Amino acid sequence: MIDILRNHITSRLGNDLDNLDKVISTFKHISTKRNEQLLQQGETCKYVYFVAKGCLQVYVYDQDFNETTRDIVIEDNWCSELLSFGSGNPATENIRAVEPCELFAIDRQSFQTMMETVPQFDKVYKQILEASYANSVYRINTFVSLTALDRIKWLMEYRPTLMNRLSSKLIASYLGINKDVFSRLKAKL
Amino acid sequence: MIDILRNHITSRLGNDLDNLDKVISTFKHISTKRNEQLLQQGETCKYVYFVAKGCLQVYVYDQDFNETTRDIVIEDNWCSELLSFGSGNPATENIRAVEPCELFAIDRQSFQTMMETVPQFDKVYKQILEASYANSVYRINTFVSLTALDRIKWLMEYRPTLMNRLSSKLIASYLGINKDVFSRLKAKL
DNA sequence: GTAAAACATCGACTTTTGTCATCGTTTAAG
DNA sequence: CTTAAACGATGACAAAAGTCGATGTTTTAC
Repeated sequence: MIDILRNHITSRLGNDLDNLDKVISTFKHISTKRNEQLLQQGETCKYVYFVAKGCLQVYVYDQDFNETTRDIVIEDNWCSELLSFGSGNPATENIRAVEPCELFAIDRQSFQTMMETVPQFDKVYKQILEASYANSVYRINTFVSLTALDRIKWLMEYRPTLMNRLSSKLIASYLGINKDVFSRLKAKL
Repeated sequence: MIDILRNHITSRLGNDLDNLDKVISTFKHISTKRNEQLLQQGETCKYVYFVAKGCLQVYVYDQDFNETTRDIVIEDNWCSELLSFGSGNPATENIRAVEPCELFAIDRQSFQTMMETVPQFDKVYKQILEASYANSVYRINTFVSLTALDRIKWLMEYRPTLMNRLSSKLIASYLGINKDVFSRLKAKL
């Protein structure tokens, strides 16, 4: 399982990383149950998670306490509430395992230590932040102007596995569509 | 005019910045006309701009060639297409001065030099990136679940000056609302 | 294994949003 | 200054999205 993390890191930072084992061993292995809560808004986000297996949902509540999902993170990707993790401020988002997961978590202090002692490691934070930012910008620029039907088509084109894997309720909340509307439109495809 | 930039930087990095004048003098002063184009998607974004006066629009085109505005940047803020600026890849967004502007621009190479020679300066990039990311996350989390009317109320609460200052067309494209709908809803408030 | 809860779908209906044409006003260019 | 173009508001209508209740299915917890 930990090889998934190892492979991910070497593919980003190269094989010549002196302290690879030191880096790897800094991560804590976490197995979660389905629907386990990893972060509640208001708490400080303590970890950056690497998803080796399973799927995480990053979400907030709207004024009617419905969930709005900002991101769905699957295997071989990083997940966190970066702004809280980086600053120590209260998180504005929630994170939940929507499947049983195998995660590798690194806390803030270890992350700092890694940044200071492993030269290449400070690229990691920048890479994660930039990837997260790119993802958000993309979501705003595409979704704002798309109809519900076009968002579904978008999902089927760019993240097709999610359709079978996750509940309609979750996908609808990710696409910003009412679940009944999602159900109807899906039937029309 | 350049004091606006100077004040902004000292307020972020403190007065004890040794090379403040060196940093300041690295920026190029640019005056723009109304509707002047600063970046076309497909080009590499060459600069990070500090807006000393005026207002910039960051936008893309949807499939019907309507503009969708991701961000509106006013005085005392930074604006760029950071992903293109940082990587040199083609920009996915456009930037335009919607008012006559006074800008201070720093190009990629100078930015690099500053990062290497002025220790505190590398915080700047991280700060700009984090602020941009926070802004995008916030937009997704709030806007996705709000009705057109609630988005307008949001704007009036959090960015009230924009309502008087900018055209209805621009604001509507920022809120992701059709301009006719915006006009009608505004009348009902 | 069974009961309760959560989920998915659907029809009927309401509300919201988008489209189009019109018209008076404001703005910009020569 | 003047004329064209862009803008903003609005009515009539169309399309899209949301709500609600009913029903059958799947999942979960004990």
